[in-house]
Amino acid sequence: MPEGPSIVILKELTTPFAGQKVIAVSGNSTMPIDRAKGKKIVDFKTWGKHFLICFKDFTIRIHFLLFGSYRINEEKEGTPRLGLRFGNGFINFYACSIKIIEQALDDVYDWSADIMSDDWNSKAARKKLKKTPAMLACDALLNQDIFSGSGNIIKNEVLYRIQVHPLSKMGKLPPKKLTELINETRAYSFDFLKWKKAYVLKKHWLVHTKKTCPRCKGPIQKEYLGITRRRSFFCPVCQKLYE
DNA sequence: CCGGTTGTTCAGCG
DNA sequence: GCGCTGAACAACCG
Repeated sequence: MPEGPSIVILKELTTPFAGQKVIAVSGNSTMPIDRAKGKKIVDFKTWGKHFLICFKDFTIRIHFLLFGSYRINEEKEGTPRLGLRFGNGFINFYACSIKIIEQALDDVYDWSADIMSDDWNSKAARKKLKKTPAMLACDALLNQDIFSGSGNIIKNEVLYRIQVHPLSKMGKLPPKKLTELINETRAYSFDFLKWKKAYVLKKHWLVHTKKTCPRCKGPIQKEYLGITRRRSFFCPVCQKLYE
């Protein structure tokens, strides 16, 4: 569920509710979600893995973390963290993190960091990466301030596509490779979106959870790398280490 | 049934 | 105050 492209799909599915008034609020969230009752949804937005339900004076921020889920016009076993009912349907969010944002969203979010956004700015990403030369590739691709919306699958697939070892340092990547890293992250994210919509995402994985390198036919290595200690799948032969 | 995970935050340490 | 580590949370799949 949680990577950026999946949140874009959610936003598309909620369009019938944009502009609708919230008739009823339910859920076991400890946040003051009742504030939404009787209010009109001005817009739905996304920033990376954040799903934003915008009202005139505040925003409900949903983050699905690892296990979150949602259902639209469909019941599911268990109590939702948040449920919103409209004149034309309802939506339930389960096992997610909910926060209320009081500030203007432009003051909270750097839209240019969102890999799925029209405002995505590759030059801004490059600038951030240049500032952190010691950062490892596997950490950079999970850094939400630089690649908001990128997750573990995107990380592994992008590094394989550009043939860069996850332990490579940002400061050691040749300029062309740095460009590839940035551009492929965005490009793969849109492939992810397309494949996820068609229910064929897994079929297109080249290294994530794989045992054999599709290129050299050698074994794929699985290690927990970087600050994040997340699963990295990579080919030690095809993916070059820049250090 | 157990082990593992498309994620993040926070407490506790040196 | 920092960087680092591990725990906690949670639901579902194989």
